[in-house]
Amino acid sequence: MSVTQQNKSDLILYAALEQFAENGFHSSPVSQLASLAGVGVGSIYRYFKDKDELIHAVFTMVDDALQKAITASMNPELSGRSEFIQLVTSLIQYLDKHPQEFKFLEQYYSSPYGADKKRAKFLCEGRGGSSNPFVDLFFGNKAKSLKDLPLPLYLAMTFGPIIFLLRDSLSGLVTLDEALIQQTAEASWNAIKAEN
Amino acid sequence: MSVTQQNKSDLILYAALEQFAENGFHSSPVSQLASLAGVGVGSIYRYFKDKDELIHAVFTMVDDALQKAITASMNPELSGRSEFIQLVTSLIQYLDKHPQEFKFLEQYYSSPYGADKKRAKFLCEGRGGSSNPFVDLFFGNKAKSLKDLPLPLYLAMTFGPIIFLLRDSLSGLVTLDEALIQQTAEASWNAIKAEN
Amino acid sequence: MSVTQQNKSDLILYAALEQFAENGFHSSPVSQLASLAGVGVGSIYRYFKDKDELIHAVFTMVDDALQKAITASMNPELSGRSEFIQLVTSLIQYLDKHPQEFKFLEQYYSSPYGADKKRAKFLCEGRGGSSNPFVDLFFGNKAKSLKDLPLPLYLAMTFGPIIFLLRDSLSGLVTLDEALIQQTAEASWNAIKAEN
Amino acid sequence: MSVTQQNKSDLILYAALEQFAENGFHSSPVSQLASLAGVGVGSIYRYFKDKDELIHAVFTMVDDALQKAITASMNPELSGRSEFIQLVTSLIQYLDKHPQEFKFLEQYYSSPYGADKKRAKFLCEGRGGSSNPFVDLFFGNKAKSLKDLPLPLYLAMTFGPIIFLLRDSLSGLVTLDEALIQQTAEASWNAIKAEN
DNA sequence: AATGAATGAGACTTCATTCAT
DNA sequence: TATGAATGAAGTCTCATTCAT
Repeated sequence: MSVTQQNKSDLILYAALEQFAENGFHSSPVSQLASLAGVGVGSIYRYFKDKDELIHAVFTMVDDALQKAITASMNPELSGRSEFIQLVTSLIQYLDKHPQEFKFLEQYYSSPYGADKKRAKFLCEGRGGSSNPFVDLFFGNKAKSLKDLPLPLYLAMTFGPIIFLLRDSLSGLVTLDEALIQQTAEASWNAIKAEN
Repeated sequence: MSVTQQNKSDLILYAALEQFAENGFHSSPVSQLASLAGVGVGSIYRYFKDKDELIHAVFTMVDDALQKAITASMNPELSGRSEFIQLVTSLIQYLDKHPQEFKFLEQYYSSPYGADKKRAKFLCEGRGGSSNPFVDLFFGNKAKSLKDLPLPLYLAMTFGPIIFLLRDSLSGLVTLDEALIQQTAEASWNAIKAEN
Repeated sequence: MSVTQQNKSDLILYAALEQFAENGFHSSPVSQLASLAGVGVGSIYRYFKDKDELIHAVFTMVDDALQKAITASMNPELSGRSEFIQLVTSLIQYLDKHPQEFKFLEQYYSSPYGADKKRAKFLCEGRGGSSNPFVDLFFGNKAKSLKDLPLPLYLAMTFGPIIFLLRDSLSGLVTLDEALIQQTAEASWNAIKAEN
Repeated sequence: MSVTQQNKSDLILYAALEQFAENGFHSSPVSQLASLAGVGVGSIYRYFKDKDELIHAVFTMVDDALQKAITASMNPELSGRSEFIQLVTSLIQYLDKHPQEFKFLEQYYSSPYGADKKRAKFLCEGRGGSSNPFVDLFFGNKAKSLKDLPLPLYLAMTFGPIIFLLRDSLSGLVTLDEALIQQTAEASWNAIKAEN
C-alpha cells in the first residue's frame, strides 16, 4: 500500500520508462532495467513475456496517463476557440513536464513497435473506442467555427507544431513559457479556424 | 561505364538507405547491408570507418539531395504567401515521393546520431553556413506579411504539420494529393501570417 | 562440493593459463578458452570484463603463487651464501615444475600487458610494498659478503641465468637436475660475492 | 645502387623489422608494413609467401647482422678473460644500440615462430654449422681458465644477465654505460672462471 | 612486376532468455 | 515467487590473402 511497496510490475514499468527514454530500447539491456527496478532479471519475465511485451506495456501505461491528463483538462462550457487553446495548452504542458513520457512516445511511434498504433496516434481514436476531446471538438457542435478540413489536416495542424516544439524544448533550443504556448495555440487555431 | 557500374561507395550508401529506412539502424546488420549492396562485408569498412560513419554518410547524402530539391523550387519573384506555399508544396512533394529519405531522416534526428544536427533541423541553418529559403522568407523583406513570432514557432508551424502529414501518408492514412497539399500550405500560412 | 566443483572463475583462470602458455594470447580465442574450461563463452564475460582483464587476472594468480613459493623457502638462519643458493634453488625448482606458469610469465612480461609490471620484475618489489627475499638479501646485513654492485646488476646476475636455463629446460635442451641447479646457484653467487 | 634504390625486398624487411619491434607481430597488419615500406600490399606477397615467411626472413636478416657484429669484435690474441669481456661488451653494446633488433629477437624467440630456432639461441651454434666465438672460447685452448661446466650453464651465465640487463635498459630502468657493462662482463667471468 | 580494391573467415563482445535453486 | 548465473546466437570489426588491372 505504501509508496515503496508498489506492485512489482509497476516498479518494472517505471524503471523501463526511464531507461527507454534516456537510452533507447536498444541500449537498455533487460539486466539494466532489472537493477534499476531493484528486482531480479528473472522477475521481469514473470510479469512480461519478453522485452517486446514490456515495451508495449510501457506504452499503454504512458498513453493512458496522457489521455487522462487531457480529458481532465476539458471544459465543455468554453467556446470552441477557448477550448481548443485550453486543450493544446494542457497537452503541451503535460508533455513538457513529462519529458520521459514524450521521449518514449516519440521513440515508440518511430519504431517497428509503434507500427500497429500508427492509426491511434497521440490522442486520436483513443483505445477502447472512446473518442477523444480533440476529435469531438473538430466534429462536434462547436465545429462551425472551423474551416471544413479533412481530419488528418486538423490533426496535423494541431499536433504537428506541438511535437516539433516539444522536441526543441527537449533539446534546449526553446523554453516553453506561457507566452510561447499561448502563441502556439493561437497560431494553430488560426490555421484551422473558419475565415470570418 | 554503365549505369550499373556505380561507385561502390554509392552502392553501399543506397543499400544502407534502403535497409535503414525499412528496418531501422539496429535491425540492419552490416552483413545485410553488404549483401543488399552486393559487396563483401569487408568492403563496407574500406569506405566507411564503422557503421556510425556510414549512417552519418547516408545522412549527408540524403540531406544534400533534399536541400538541392528545395533550393531548386525557389522563385524570388513570388509574393511572400505564394513563395511560402510553393516551398511547402515542393518540400511535401519531394519527401512524399522519397519515403525512404523521409523515414531515414526521422530516424536519424530522433536518434543519438542526429543529436548534433538538432540545431540544423530539417531545413534550417543548412550546412556550409548558407541560410535556407524558409529562414530567408521568415526574416527577409517579405516578412512584413508575417506576424512577429519567434523563429522556433515559425518552424514549428511550418514543419510540424508537414512531418505529421508525411507520417500519415507513409502509414497509408492519407493521400497527399494536390488539393490536400494546397490546403496544408494555406493553413500553415494562416497560422503565421499577419492579421489583416 | 567435490574437487571438480571449483569456482567457475577458477576453472576459467586455469583453462586460460593453459591455453595462453601453450598457444600464446593471440592464438587463444575466447571461444577456445571457454570450451577448455567447459563453460559458455558468455560466462567468461561474467567474471572478467574482457580478454585483457582475464590475462591480467591470470598473471595475478600465477604471480601470487610464485611469491608464496619463494617466501616459503626462506630460512633466515642461513648464511648469505647458503640463503642465496637456497632461494635460487627453490625458484628454479618451482618454475621448472610449473612450466605453464613460466611460459605465461615470459609472455606476459614481454607483451604490452606486462609493461606496467616491468619495474616489479619476476620477484623484485613484490606487490603490496613488501620487499622480497632477494632484495633483502642484497641489501640486508648479510650483504657484506657481496661485492658492491648496483641493484640491476644483482638482479641480472641472479635472474638472467635462471630464466635462460628454464627456457632451455622447456625446450628439452637441458635437464635441471639437482647438480646443475647447484652449479648454477654457485656460479651466480660467485658472480656477485665479494672477492676474498 | 643508391641508398634510396634498395632492393624492394630489403625495403620490406626493414619496414617489417621496425613495425614488429614497435608493435609486435599481431599488431602489424601487412597493409601497414606495406605503406611503411612504400610499396603495395601485393608486392609483399611477391617476395614472401606469407606473413610468417616474412617474419622468418626478418629473423634471418637480424641474426646475420648480429653474428657479423660479434665475429668482427673477436681478437684471438687476447687472453681468455680479456676476450670474454671483449665479446660480452661488444654484444651488449651492439644490442643496446640496436633496440629494434633486440626487441624483435626477444619477441621471435618467445613466440611459436622461434620454436624451431630454440636450439640455435642468440649466438650459439650459428646457422651453417659454423661455430661461434663464445662456444670456441668455452671449449678452445683458453678454456683452461674456466671452471668445468656444461655448455648450457656457460651460456646461461653469459647471455642470461645480458638479456636481463638489455630489457631493463629498454625499459629505461638502467643506463648501460661503460662502467656497468664492464662490471657485468667481469661478474659473468667470475661466475664461470676456474677458482684460483 | 606492381598495385590495392575486394573479400570473408574468424576474433571479440553483448544481451535476451532460460532454469536450477 | 524470486533470483541471477549461465548460455550462445548474433553483431561489429580486422586483416591476411587474392587477383584483375
